Formats: sequence, structure tokens, C-alpha cells
Amino acid sequence: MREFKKKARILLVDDNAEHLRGIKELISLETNYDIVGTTTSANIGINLVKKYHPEVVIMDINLPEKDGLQAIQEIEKLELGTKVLVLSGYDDSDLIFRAMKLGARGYILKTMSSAQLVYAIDEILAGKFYLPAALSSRFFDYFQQSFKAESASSSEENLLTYLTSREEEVLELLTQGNNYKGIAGKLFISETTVKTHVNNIFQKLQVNDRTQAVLYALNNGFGRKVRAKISA
Amino acid sequence: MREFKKKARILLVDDNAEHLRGIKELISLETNYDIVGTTTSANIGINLVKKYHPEVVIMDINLPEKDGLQAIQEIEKLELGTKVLVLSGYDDSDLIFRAMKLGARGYILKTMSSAQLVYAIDEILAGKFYLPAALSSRFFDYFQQSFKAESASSSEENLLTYLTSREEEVLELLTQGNNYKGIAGKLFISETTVKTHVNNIFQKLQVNDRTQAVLYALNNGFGRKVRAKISA
DNA sequence: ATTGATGTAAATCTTTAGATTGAGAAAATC
DNA sequence: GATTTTCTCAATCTAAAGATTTACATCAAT
Repeated sequence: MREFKKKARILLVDDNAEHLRGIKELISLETNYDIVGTTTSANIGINLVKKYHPEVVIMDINLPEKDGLQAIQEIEKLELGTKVLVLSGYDDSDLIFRAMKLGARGYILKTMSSAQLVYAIDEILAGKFYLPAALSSRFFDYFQQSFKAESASSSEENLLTYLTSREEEVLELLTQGNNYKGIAGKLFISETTVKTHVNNIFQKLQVNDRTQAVLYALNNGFGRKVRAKISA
Repeated sequence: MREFKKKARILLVDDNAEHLRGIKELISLETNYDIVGTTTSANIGINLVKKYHPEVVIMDINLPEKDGLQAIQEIEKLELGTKVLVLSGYDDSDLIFRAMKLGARGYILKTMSSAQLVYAIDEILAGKFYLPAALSSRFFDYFQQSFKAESASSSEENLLTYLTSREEEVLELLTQGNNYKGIAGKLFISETTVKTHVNNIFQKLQVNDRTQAVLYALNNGFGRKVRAKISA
């Protein structure tokens, strides 16, 4: 079934020692898994990741000392290709969203069956992502919600459309923090020409200075970049 | 099986007339669906949504006149609870991501089986989201990638931490497009004091002017908002 | 008690930004 | 062919921004 012969190294992180044993037994039944460690501490978990380079880390989120989300982030920062499967007691939208944002490959609830856990591990080992339908819906609801306010503002007339292509170039350089001299040098035109363009941009965007122009640009999808209203 | 008795109104939008007929026949076999219209035009499709208020719109993305993504956005803007299922020929990550971002409830490929299409429609009618595993993986890859650069930059030293609380207030007002006079008025301090603060901010953020300061602030998670590197 | 950080403010000066007017050349549109 | 946009540039002017120095009061920490 699977395209790898070697056993997959798995690390368990859960603050509840009993739960830890339970999962360990469950997973031990699967011959393809090799549990390289279990711990109740996020910090120890991170060190175990550094030591054993497990393919998968099954991680509880509500850990005592260190936040599970932070642990995910730190594991991702190691760039060892370690895949984190979150095993949480909470189906909170924000938790799911943040876990996935920080690099988790899957998120399942503790109430789910052992078969589902094994399935999730297999999917993740195969390079896929795994979110059960119910959690997936929560994720997407949250995801789309975070873009809603933004598209509402873009429902108004976007003044950026009135800019000429040259003005767009100038504005692009403005959004990179250039002054007149810098823009003139980069576009190989005189400084006074840049001033003309910038003044025309101000008129069209109905702003008074470059800072406001830059802010308008960033908040209205300029340069194919969008400012998402997502809490860090 | 399903918890609604009334037939679900469905609208088909696809620029390929043959394909349109094919889908129509497929869906007609399902007794629970009522196809209220088919069209090859995005604009006509939007008008049909206004007229018939279908539960589900099955929409092709690469339409001639108007972009399918834009059509999704406009349908969402109507706020009729219409659920859009994207039926696309392309499994491009960016397309999937943008479609979901704009409010699509599902995304399936034209190469998929009719059973899968029906399943997708049912899931969406039940209020869930539907993304096949392969497309889901593409989505999450793209999603996580869009946050990666950001967390990388935050791994560097964040100069914003050196600011005093008063300087943060001043910077906050700078990021709202205020000039010296505006900031002075809002903080009930003199303009020269504001200049002092602003100059100190420049020193600490290692920038030369207010535009660069504002850009630094926005790109480094100032004000609990984060700029996601996501294409519009 | 002294030190250091912070917040406030003024004075002065240089530089940049922004507003306005006018104007020529090329390209697109009609 | 005439007209309109667009891009270019200059000159001039006012306003704002930014740099620098000095100074004083407060508060927290040593």
C-alpha cells in the first residue's frame, strides 16, 4: 500500500501521561510505525525532533509550559521536513486556523477513533494534508471570513484603476520607500518628471501625501499583494 | 439521507456548451436537483442568480468575457447564501486558493467522475466545504507558503520592540497617514515634540523617512495586523 | 542620592516634498 | 488629420519633513 519500506519514525507530545500511553499502544499495533519517543513537554519534544528527525510528530496543543502552536512554529523553523499532526481536544476555528497557518499537516480531535488517527498519519506520511470534514469546514469558514472585510472595501470604486501604467510604476517604487531621487534614478527620468507623476497620483487617489498614497495602494490590492486581516 | 425535502435549485455556468449539456444530463438523473438555468456567460449567470436564488452555482473558471473568479466575488457580494462550486480544468494552486478565498465552497476538476460531482454538491448543500484530497493539499501548500516568508522575517530581530509606548502611539498615527500637525493634535502635544518622537523612531527602525517607517511597521506585524504575501 | 530612560519642548537649519503652471513629443484614439 | 492621453521636463514657490542641539521634569531603578 505505501511506497516506503522503512518504518516511519513517530514522536508523541501530550501533557496527559495516560493519554500518551493510550495513543502509544494504539499506534504500536501498526507495524509500520516506530515510536521514537514520547514526552509531556513541548521543549523536550523539540529537542527530540532535533535528535531523532521523526517523520511525524503527533502533538497536543494545550501544553503547560510552552504553547503547542509555538512548538509547531519552532519545529517548522528547523526545516527537517517533520510533519506535525495536531491532536487537540478543541475544535476551535481559530486554533485550527493558526495551527495550519504555522505549518501543521493535519488536525484531529481526541474524540476521534483510532482508525481515523491511523488514517490521518498515513495521509500525512504520504505528503498530503489531513483535516476531517467538520474541521475543514471550520477552517474554511474562518479563512473566508478573514478576507471578507477586505473585499468589502474593494467593493467600493478602486481608484487605482485610474492610474496610467507609468504612474503605477512610480507608485510601486513609492511603496518600496523610495524618494524622488531614487525613483528618478530607477526609471531613468528626471526628478521633476517624477514629481509630476506623483502629483497626478495624489489627485487620482485623492490623497495629500506619499504616505497616504502608499497606504491606499497597500490596502487596495496594489502590486498583487493584499493585506489580510488576520491576527498574528 | 438528506435533511431537506425541497429540490435544490442549481445553476450551471460553463463556456463550453457541450460540457454544459453533459453536466446537465448527469445532474438531471438526481431527483433531488432542480436545474434552474444554464448559461455560457458569467454576466448572465450573475443575473440568473439574482433572479432564481439557486442554492448552488456550478461554475467554470476560465470564462471568456468575465473572469470566473470575479463572478464568484460578485455572487458572494449579493449575500444570498448562494454556494459556489468551482468546476475547473486546472488544478493550479493559485487558482484554487483564490477561488476559496473569494468564497467558493468547493473546487473540483472536470476530469472527475460524475459520482464525485454529485457527492460534492451534496456536501456543499449540507453546508460543508468540499475539496478533493489532491486539491486540498495544493491549497494548504500554497496557504502555508504564503505565511512562510513572513515568519522568516520575524525570525530576525524586530526593531519595533525597541520603541517606547509613546513612540508606538506616534507610529500608529503615522501608519494612518497623519502628518506632524495631525499627530500633535491627536496626542495633545506640540508639533516639535512629535518631531522628536518621529526622529527617534527613524533612528530605532533604521529608516530615513516616514514612508519607510510605515512600511517597516506594516511588514513587521505592527498593530497586531499581518501582511500576508498573497496575490490578489 | 544618583543614574538612566522617558516624555516634553524650543530653536535652528537643511533638505525634501508638494502645488502649480506651462510646454513639447510621441502614441493612441477618433 | 485632428484630438486626446500619456510621458516627458523645467521653473518657481510654499509647506512640510527631517536633522541636530539643548533643556527640563518625571519616574523607575540602582
